[in-house]
Amino acid sequence: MRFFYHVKTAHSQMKANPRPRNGFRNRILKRLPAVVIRRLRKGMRLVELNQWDSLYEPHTACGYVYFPETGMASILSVLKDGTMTEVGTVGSEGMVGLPVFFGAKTSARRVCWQFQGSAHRMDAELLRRETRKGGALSDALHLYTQALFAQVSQLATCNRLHTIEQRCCCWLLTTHDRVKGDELDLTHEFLSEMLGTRRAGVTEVAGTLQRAGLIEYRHGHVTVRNRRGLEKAACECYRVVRDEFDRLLG
Amino acid sequence: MRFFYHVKTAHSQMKANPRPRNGFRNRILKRLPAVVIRRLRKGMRLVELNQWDSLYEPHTACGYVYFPETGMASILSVLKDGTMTEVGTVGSEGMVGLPVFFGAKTSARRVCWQFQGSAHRMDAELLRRETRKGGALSDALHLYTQALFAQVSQLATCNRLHTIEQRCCCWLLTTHDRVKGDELDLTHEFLSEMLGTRRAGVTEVAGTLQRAGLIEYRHGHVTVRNRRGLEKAACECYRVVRDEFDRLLG
DNA sequence: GAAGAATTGTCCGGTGCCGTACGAAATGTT
DNA sequence: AACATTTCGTACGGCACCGGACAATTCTTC
Repeated sequence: MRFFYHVKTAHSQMKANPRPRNGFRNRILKRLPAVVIRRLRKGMRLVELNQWDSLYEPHTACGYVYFPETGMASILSVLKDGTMTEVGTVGSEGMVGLPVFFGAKTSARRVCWQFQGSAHRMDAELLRRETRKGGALSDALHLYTQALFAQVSQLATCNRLHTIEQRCCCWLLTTHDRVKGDELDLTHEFLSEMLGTRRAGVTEVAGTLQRAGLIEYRHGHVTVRNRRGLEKAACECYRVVRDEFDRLLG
Repeated sequence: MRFFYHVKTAHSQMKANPRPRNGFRNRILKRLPAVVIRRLRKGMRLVELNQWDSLYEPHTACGYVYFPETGMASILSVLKDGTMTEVGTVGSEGMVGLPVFFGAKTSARRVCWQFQGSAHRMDAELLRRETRKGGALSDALHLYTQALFAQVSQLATCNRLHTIEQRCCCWLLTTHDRVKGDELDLTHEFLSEMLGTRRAGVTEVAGTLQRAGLIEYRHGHVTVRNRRGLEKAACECYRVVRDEFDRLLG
């Protein structure tokens, strides 16, 4: 069964491992030594998260960091006029709340949750104490920071140079890597906001992709039908970022 | 004399302090305790850097990190077809080589030097040893990381939503903050590459800005004539990033 | 089943920018 | 001074995308 799944999706590495060894799916927590986990357990709690849940608001302190298990978070830049665009995503490979790790109490960005899922919520102070003098968690977060940098900076270039269609494929692939199954609950409206374009633009592109058999969608649901095709239609950015993630965290 | 300079440019905070107290202009080094500096001195050397000097190549290890004193570095994403766009800049407020700090030997980006200037070059291994267990340098680099994040992610949004003219002003302001004086040695061709647009596009914008009296240029030189005007013509991104830098590092 | 809300399909004029190209001006070279 | 080289000015067709608007479809609620 598991093997089947593997073959079908052909991208095993990023997909959330369905049978965690350590009680954790989150890649960072999963690899921590038992000693560290023992220290952290009391300040941690598994919480359910739903679409649109806000984890961080701009310039507002938040007492927690989050280690996603399933689902993902979007990091958003918010302009004065209220326009939001996604500048990065965090799945089970990472942690939401790097500013805490860096000793900056707040950040200028918004972080909100996408889809349904869960995450281990940890006390911000606890994270600070645990990482202040280095150690396994600090090392892991450093590497993750580098990976996130790769993602954000690639996105900056991508936003500048690539078409809506390419960027849309890119987003679908990245997201597909981070959720269970092939179906995503999202509307054109929503996707357009992430990509920073018009809703109508997404509708046009989605139509094209559907006619090409790459995806299928109806009323708030998108199903990935042909991942390899999507990868071909996407710009190189998806691969670049994913390779960097694999190299650093794999 | 110094007061004059101050008044003329009207943006004291980011401009490189002409009279460093500690022997350092670099904001990170400047604030390190003497004990730390003593440990680092032997592995450090002040080097001259010139336009186009390459500090890091993609996927290539480099044995050094750099603390700029004057001038600045550009972090560039390079696509397969050779297109380069800038995703961030590093001046005397920061350090070039964060991947080393993070324990990633290499990164996927290129870093090259802009204008003439100098930087304290430090042995990568030394930096690793000094920061591995936390400490003052580690703390400073963490905050700087957060600031750079702000810059890169704002740029991602900026690239998506703002016009060439706005982004051009943004770039000029950021750069102006990082060099001595009001004159920048740069061509339209060069600027267009940084912004990820056509050279002709930059020429058009530059003409507009010159006619408006904000800048003046001829054959490879641009002079900032009206900073406040530039700030008005720029998008909000410049301010957002600068405020974040001041908040975190100021 | 009907009414209402959410989501998607489509169209139109407008515009910012692209790709390209070529000439003019400024500078460097001998 | 004559030449080559670099840098800048400008123009043209084309296209991706925008802003806005409105209708059609699908799902939800009653």
